Amino acid sequence: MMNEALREINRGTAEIIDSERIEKLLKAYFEEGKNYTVKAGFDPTAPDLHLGHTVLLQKLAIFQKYGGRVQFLIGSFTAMIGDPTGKNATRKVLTKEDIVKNIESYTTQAFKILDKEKTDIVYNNEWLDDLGAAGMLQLASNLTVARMLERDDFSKRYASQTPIAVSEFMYPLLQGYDSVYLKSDIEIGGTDQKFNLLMGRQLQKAYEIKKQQAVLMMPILEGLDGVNKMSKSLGNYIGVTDAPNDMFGKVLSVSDELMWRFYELLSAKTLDEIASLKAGVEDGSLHPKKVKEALAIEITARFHSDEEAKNAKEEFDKVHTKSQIPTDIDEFSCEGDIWIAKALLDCNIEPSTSQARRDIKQGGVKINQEKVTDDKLQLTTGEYLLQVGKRKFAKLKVN
RNA sequence: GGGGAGAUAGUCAAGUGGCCAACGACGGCAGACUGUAAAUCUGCUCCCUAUGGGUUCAGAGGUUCGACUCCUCUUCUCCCCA
Repeated sequence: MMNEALREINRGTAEIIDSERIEKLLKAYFEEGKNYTVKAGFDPTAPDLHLGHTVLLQKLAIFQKYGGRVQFLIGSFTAMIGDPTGKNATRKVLTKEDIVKNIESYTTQAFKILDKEKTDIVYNNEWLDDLGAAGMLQLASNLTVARMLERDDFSKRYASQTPIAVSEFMYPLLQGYDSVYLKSDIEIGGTDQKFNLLMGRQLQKAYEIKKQQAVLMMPILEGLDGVNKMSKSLGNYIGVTDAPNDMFGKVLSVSDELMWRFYELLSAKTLDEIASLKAGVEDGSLHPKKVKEALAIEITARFHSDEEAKNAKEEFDKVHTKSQIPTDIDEFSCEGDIWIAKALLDCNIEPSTSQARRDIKQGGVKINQEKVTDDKLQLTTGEYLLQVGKRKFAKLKVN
């Protein structure tokens, strides 16, 4: 039992600091039923979670299974500073109103994975608001500038002569102080958070909490491009609230290589099962596309339903494999004759008439399945099915 | 507080008086090809009913027939010294 728990906890992790501590906590749970706390911080800078976040959430759910109480920390205070992590530019600072708005949708999404009964949602402005200038300075005395500059993203920005705001230096300290206040036993985060996570340990020691949190780091999930980390600002993400069709299609669009990362970090399949899938693909007995479809269905079903996942797969086959027309197409209408390029712009499937004309010249535009060759074409009264490229569709009714 | 360097399209980055809507790279879009939206190859990539017109190179002025390129001021950033 204990070993199984450890195996699940270790799965997919990038690094664990102080794993003895985790073993002790688990032992205490199995032998004496003692619970422990697992902290994870979330920045409510965007209202939507994506699969990159769920890697952490799934790990938290594992801890909940084995006696952990999750401290779901909303960085309500720190969001107003802007976490420098992974950024080569100073992040935009959020207002209080923005944050409050984001939190609700954020937590409801998180509870698709987490057990609500074993989760405490905490907001760090509750204690950081009261810290005051004196407390802040005391906190800051725990860290030297030299150490701060050792941090990879800071040193890179410094070297490339991009600005660093002093307030950004405070971020790791505040995040670490959260661990002091919450007396967390374990904190989990992405590998990019290493510095911040370790700060929690250092500060717990400095403030004599008598225990230092163990740190568990998960790898950063790559985005759809397979290179950069999944993030909303890069637009390479799969959102938890994405429609089933989108979600399915996005998973299927990842490269064969990246698929295995997704399997390891997102699938509920055991590592043994994944290994046998991989072997199957390598010896040619399994088609990689089938394996990827299975993953896409699993993930889609998790955030929607089995039914919707199945429909998404059928829809995808219909549109892409058989190049048929999708079921749901946005409909537009207009009064009087309209120029084709303008029509495409109005239907939101082209960004400008210039781009529309370019695509027409290249043969990328179809009306009712027929390629358009004349970029001066006028659409007269009637209904049209407009298509740009392979996957942008719109219906237009000209009155 | 003093001295120096810099700000160019989604990003990086050329261009130092006319040949500039601005090289190149990445990204993005389209086409071919495929198992998909992967890989590869090709084309395109400020806006505009367009063999033409309009607005751009941090911002505001100025010099000039003509400025992204020269001058002045402003804003922002980086470096060195205090």
